Amino acid sequence: MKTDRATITDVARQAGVSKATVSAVLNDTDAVKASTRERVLEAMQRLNYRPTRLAGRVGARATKSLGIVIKEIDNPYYAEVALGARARAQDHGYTLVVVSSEGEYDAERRAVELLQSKDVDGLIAMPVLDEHADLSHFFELKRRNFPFVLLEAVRGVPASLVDVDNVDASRRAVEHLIDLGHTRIVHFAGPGYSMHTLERLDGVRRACSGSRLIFGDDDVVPAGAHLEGGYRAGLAYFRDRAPADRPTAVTCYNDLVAIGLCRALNELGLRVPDDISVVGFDDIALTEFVPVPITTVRVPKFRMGELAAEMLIRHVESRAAIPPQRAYLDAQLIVRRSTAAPADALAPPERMGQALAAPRPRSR
Amino acid sequence: MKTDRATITDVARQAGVSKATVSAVLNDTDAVKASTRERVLEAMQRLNYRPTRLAGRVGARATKSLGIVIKEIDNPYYAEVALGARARAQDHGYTLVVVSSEGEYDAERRAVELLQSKDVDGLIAMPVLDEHADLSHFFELKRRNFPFVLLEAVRGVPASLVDVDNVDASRRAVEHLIDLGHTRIVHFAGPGYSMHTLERLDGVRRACSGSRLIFGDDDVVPAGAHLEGGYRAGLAYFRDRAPADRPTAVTCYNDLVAIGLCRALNELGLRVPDDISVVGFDDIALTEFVPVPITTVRVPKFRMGELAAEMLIRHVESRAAIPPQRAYLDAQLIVRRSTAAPADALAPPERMGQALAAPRPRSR
DNA sequence: CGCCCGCCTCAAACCGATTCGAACACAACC
DNA sequence: GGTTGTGTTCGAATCGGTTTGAGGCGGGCG
Repeated sequence: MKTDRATITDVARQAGVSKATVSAVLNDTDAVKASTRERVLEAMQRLNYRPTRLAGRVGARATKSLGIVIKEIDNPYYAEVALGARARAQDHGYTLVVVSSEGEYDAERRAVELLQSKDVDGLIAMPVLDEHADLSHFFELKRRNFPFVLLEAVRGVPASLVDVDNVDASRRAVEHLIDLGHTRIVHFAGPGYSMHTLERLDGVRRACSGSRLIFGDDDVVPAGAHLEGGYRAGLAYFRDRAPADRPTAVTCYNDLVAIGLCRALNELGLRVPDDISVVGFDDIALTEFVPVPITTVRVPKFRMGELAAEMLIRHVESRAAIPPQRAYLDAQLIVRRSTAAPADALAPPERMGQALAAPRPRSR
Repeated sequence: MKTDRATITDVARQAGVSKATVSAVLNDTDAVKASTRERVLEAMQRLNYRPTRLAGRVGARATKSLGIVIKEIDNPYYAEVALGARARAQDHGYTLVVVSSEGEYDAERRAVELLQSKDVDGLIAMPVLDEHADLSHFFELKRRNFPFVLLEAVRGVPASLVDVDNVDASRRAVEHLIDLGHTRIVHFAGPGYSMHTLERLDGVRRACSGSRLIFGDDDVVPAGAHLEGGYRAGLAYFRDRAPADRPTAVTCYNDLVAIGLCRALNELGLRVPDDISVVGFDDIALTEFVPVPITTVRVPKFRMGELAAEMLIRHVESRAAIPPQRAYLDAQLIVRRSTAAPADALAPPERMGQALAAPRPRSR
């Protein structure tokens, strides 16, 4: 009793015809007598037959396609990256298929293997950080000469890469706060599975170490990557904190966290930016539609997707192997209304001028 | 001069070994002498050889997977549906792959064909409305006995379906406005490629025809599905409109449009809900994080995704064919702060009591 | 009546890999 | 020198379809 799915051979046997005839019925080609067609269709029905599309002409290239493995399908950041990649893919006649790992290492691993085995022509991915740091599936890709481009750096994988210098961008965001006269900041950090979380935190650390700011481990608050995370973390962190214990500014992993935080602050009766300044990251469209438009770092998301797809397609279509390329795109600080000089900035006389000054380009 | 990609046979010939040996090198299995491995790897390099994964063991089922074709990858509505579907898929050991049509008919068609040919086990889709109404690719799915579930009804395709009664939900939203005493409303309509656009508009029409409201074709404003669309349409519609010509309430295709509209109104100096009431649709998380939380219709997005995946998996795993099932889920009106009685509601004496009343259940 | 031709159907080759038992070379052992 | 063993390579079968040229069958025509 075979438990496997029915094949064309089974159908042929059932209907008392040859595989060729079944194939003809299946594809509506050639001439098949009506009565024969009936018999075949009936057999297919009875066996619940479902053809394995890629069986015949094994080597025939199916529709051209690229795959992208993102981390959160409900994050506008990844959505826009995917949109950019899709646009370029489409231009070149490729269809983009998206799989989300939702930050789960196993899911990412499966996704990479699946897309590869489903025979997409190339792959864009952003590795999920794992405690075991097992990136064998990416090495496997290299070993099999499979074209792929990363959207997040990962140690030791010599692959093509498109990214932004997150450390530097994050540092510049903090320097903006320092320029405004802030003296005590906190960082709402992103999910542990993302390299960007580490890089952005690192940027904060570096900016602080070059200033009079003291930034310790207590000043890192895990907040995830979403509205709710920022909201909850904000509520928890600020609810019972004495004014003297409060930072005057918060930098966030991304805009969603920043927006969630803003709402929490609002509910707690704290005003942004009068009481607390808030900085986001990514510059998603939403930042301009919330009560207080968010100061943030503009990451060229769409362009990153485009570029990744371009590089990937070049790899895919090249007859010879191409050495990995790396592209770092520029990120730009966008000052909106969620940042301002802290309320106490006027007190220390020597900083008066600086505190009143509008955000200005760093003079370094 | 063959222009096709190199196959294992080519590599074997180049290296002067058999296909079996090349395969062994490829999979790091068996014992291969170092010198032979070298020769083979070199040949692979020279030919830029890339194995076709699904060639060997043609019939071997690859990783189990489901496909979903959505319409806008940057729309939180679809994101959450996909998230629900992914959750259930994962539970059953399937990986979910997403393709977005971005509302383009051709892209959707290609996506359906691609996923099918890439050998996913089943498909969730929401048909793009096309002027030619050519749904042959869905009939093709049926013909090939390929399991799929729709998330938007489409005439004449007898397939399994999961949806919400959009007409009714939209009607209830308008009735809420009528209850509040509104007398002149406008509908910011969605994209033409979506059946939901028509259904939600239809709901508005029906609610109005049962009331004293007059709702004509001029009262339908195309606004797309995104923040920017609602914002621009809002600006264009309200900018030079005399107060007497203004509706007292606007129902929107979805929450994003509603949020965009709110921002436009704010910029024009119109207050929500004091001057204009705004109703959204979908109840995305965002509705609570904007300046004026949006009154909306809660669509069980996640649950819809879950249910669609469940139904699909049942189809996929069933040994026999299952007749199509249809499930309509409940949608619920969520009253937040963007709707209130219109400013002039107090004027007509006979409506005074009603205008002051809080939103209450319809008495019909 | 015999021949030709069109309509159907089929057997066999094929696609690009994997898999496995057989075969070969060479060394060690009795 | 023959046997056994080990390390390496190969030939052939296989997966589930598609494709194609060959051939059986029956009817119309000369």
